[in-house]
Parts: sequence; C-alpha cells; structure tokens
Amino acid sequence: MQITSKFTVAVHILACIDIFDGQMRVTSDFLSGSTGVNAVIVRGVLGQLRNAGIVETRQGSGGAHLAKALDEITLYDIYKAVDCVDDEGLFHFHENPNADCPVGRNIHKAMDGRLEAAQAALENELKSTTLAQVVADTRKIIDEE
Amino acid sequence: MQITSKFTVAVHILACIDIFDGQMRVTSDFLSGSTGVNAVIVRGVLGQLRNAGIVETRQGSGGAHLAKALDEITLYDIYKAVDCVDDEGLFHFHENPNADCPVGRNIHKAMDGRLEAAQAALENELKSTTLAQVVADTRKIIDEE
DNA sequence: AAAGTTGAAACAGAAATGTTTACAACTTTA
DNA sequence: TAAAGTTGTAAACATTTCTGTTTCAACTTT
Repeated sequence: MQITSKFTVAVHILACIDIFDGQMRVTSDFLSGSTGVNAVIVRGVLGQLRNAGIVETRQGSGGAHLAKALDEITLYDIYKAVDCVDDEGLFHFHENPNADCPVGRNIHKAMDGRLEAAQAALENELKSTTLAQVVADTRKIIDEE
Repeated sequence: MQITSKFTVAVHILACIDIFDGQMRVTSDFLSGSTGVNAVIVRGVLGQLRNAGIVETRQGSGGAHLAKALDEITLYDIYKAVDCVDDEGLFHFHENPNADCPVGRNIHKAMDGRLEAAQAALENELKSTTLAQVVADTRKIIDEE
C-alpha cells in the first residue's frame, strides 16, 4: 500500500514552476520531461492543483504559474488537492463484520477514534511543512552540486 | 488509496481471540464468520500474526491463542505484522525523474526527510495504542448495549 | 481410521491505478 | 485569418493490487 505518486509528482511540478517560471514556459510537456511522467497525467495533476487554487493554467497559452506564495502552500494542501485519501479515511475497514457477534458489531466503533488519531498525526505533520521549505532545500542541494 | 483492510481484520481477530478464548475453539472458520472475511484470508492473517509472535496456532488442533499480553501488543505491531506498508515507505515516489534537470535530480533528496517524518508521526501514534485499550473499549461498548 | 483443522499454492475476479490515444477548445504569433 | 502550440477531457487499454475461491497435503484429536 502506498500513497499515490501523484503526490510527489505534484510537489515536483510546483518546485519546477517556482524555479523555472520566468526563464521559460513551464508547459505540461516540459514538466513531463522533468518528472518522467506522461504529459496527460501532468495535466491531470495540474488540473487538481488548479481546482485547489494552488496554480493557474489556461487553455491555449502554455505555462503554469503559482497562484499563491510558496510559504502559503503546505504539503497537506497538495495531499488534499491530489486526493491521496478519500472520505473513507486512510484505513480501510472490512465491510461485513457479523452483526450477530458482539465483537463484529462493535469493533468498528471501538477502533474508529484511534484510527482517526493516527491519520490526523500524519496530516498534521504534512500541515507543518510548506513548499517554501522543500524548494529552499532543493535550491540548496542544487547550489552545492 | 487505503491501508489494507487486513489491518482492521487483524485487530478484530485478536479481539475475538481475547474475548472468546476459553469459551470455545476460536478457529479460522469461526473468525471468518465474525469478520465476514473468507476463512483462507483469515488463515493468512493469522499466519502473519504468528510470524510476528503475536498469536499461536497449530495445524490439526483448531483454535488460536494470544502469545502475548494484550498490553504488550500495539497497533503498530499489528500494522507491521500484516505488512501495511513495504520497505519503500508509505509515500510512493515517481520512478523516473529526469537526471538532466536540476529539480528532477534533487527533488527526491529534498523531500525524503519530510515524508519520513510524516510516516513516523503516523506510526508513533499507532505505537502509543495497545490492544488492551481497544479491547477494553470494545468490552465497554458491549456491556452498555 | 475418521473428522476437523491449519498451511500453502495456484488460479480467478474485481477494483484501483496508470498509460496512451485522440480530439475539441483556446491563445498566440506570424 | 491561418498555423502552430497548448490545455482540458474523455475513452480505451494495460497494469497492478487486493480479495476470494478452490484444492490438497500435513497435522491433531477422538
């Protein structure tokens, strides 16, 4: 089980937009080249980021741009934007526990709070990190090369 | 994306073993009935729990038993036992970032620490919860019915 | 010896995910 | 206005992952 790579692709895309915008047109084709991911997938991710208000894109005129400052975009915003987890939650409960069994009938309720707490711990950590930090680290590594 | 339901099935199974052991033989067939999950899947989960030293089962003689005290089993132990996440980690990095692009070449390194921290936050939360707590809650809910 | 059970492998089906192809809608440039 | 380049999106296809099913050998108890 792994969280969809669209998440890391999205971060990669946003880092590219920040670093290359102004120098060149950051098209889905260019981003496909940098990420190694199909241009249609890139456009899909860009669409989700656009719906979340994180980037701006327009038909015809190529080139994506950030819609927010880097330090106003957290990893959690991106994680939500690309739908890493659905409304069911991170953990998948088995669907048909036996209601005639006292355990089967109640285990879901007994676990729910714990599972939500675990998911919240993950998400809070993502909320505490901004793209500004990730891009700063990336630039630093590039400069040190 | 969701963590395999084998995790909640495993917790359900362990709760059943604790609650019904002594009263009846807790066989894979019985557990299949309580969880609503195929008996072969149940035996698979029991096998993983046995490998992790959490339960004891034997061929021929039916009936699973706990191999540890309830308060010595954390949700993390179960999560590891049933292989919720593999060695690659919870997050899935896209495989072919372009090494000719400064971002593509370095984004992985720039993100890794952050992703590991997020995964650790989830796992630490699971480590802080024992089966004893979950079963106590389950018994409490049963008693209040 | 018979009945019940676990362990494990092989196969099938379903569901989720990712890829590719195709094309209409749009913008810019010449 | 025409051409070229780009985005948005749908549809078809392929791949992967998860779950269920079947089958049977090995084992234990009665």
